[in-house]
Amino acid sequence: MSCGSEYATQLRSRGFRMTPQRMAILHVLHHAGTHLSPGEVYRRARRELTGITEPTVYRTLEFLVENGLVQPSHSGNGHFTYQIAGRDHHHIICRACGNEIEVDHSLLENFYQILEKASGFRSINSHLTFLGVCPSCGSS
Amino acid sequence: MSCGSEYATQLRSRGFRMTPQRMAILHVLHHAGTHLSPGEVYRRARRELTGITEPTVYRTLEFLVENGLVQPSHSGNGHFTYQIAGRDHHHIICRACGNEIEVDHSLLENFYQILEKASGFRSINSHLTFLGVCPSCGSS
DNA sequence: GTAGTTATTGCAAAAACTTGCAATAAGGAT
DNA sequence: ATCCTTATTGCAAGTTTTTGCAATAACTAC
Repeated sequence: MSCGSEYATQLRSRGFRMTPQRMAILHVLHHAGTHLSPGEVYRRARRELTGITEPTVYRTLEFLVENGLVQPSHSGNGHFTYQIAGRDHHHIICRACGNEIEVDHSLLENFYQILEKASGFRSINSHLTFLGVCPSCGSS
Repeated sequence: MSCGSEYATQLRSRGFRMTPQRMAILHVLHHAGTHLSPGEVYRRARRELTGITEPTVYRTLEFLVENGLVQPSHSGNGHFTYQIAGRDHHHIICRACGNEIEVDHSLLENFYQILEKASGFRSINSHLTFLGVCPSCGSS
């Protein structure tokens, strides 16, 4: 049992259960190294666990997000993609070529504080996706 | 013809056409005062223009976004909503009660500059949706 | 280990969204 | 006013995402 047991403990401590389906999905995301669409998660999870269904994948992803094990982010076209929660980061997608880079959260920390002060909201912690023009596309 | 003709000119100057369908959708968004889901836009636009179809609504919204007449934003659950382009702003949604406020873009301007400098990307201009805990929910 | 509780899944059907293509009609040219 | 070009729409069928509910199985307590 490689990494699953930590996740299991985390869920159980909140009164939830670890199931083969959740294991499979976490395994897929853990080894993907990048964010995946629900459909792609489904296709890969099926290889780990024959018989898993699509509704389960959707529900599980949402569930794992709510419990902080998975990070959602918006892909350029407005759909969610998912990746294992880990180092806190954001994305910038190039409007021209679609290429994408990560931005470490530390860069936003200051700004989040300003935003909290200005808005009165607390614990702001969204994953953000920016659109811009990347260096190679912008050298007109 | 109240406000439609400005939009028409804007589109024509780019080689596009103004159609009853686009008028209806722009009219709906113009008078909504808030952002609407594609489904809601469809339902309201149908009252303006019997016979308009759902695919048209989806395609038109995307088209209007590309041409800067409409602003997309992510609702809390990860779907797109749309509103007429105007004052540049962002949203913060309360994770607890779902309540939502607008944040003027001026507050982010500085941060966008920092982000551009750090990333090498240019013309970053995404509409952002933050999640946090609003003042009334946070007074524990 | 066994039994009980209830979180979780699968199934099936619905709703939301997308795509390709032929038919239509907006706007420019005559 | 009429014709022409081609942007745009509607239709129909596909794919993706959601939902309700009965059946299952994970964990707890014994």
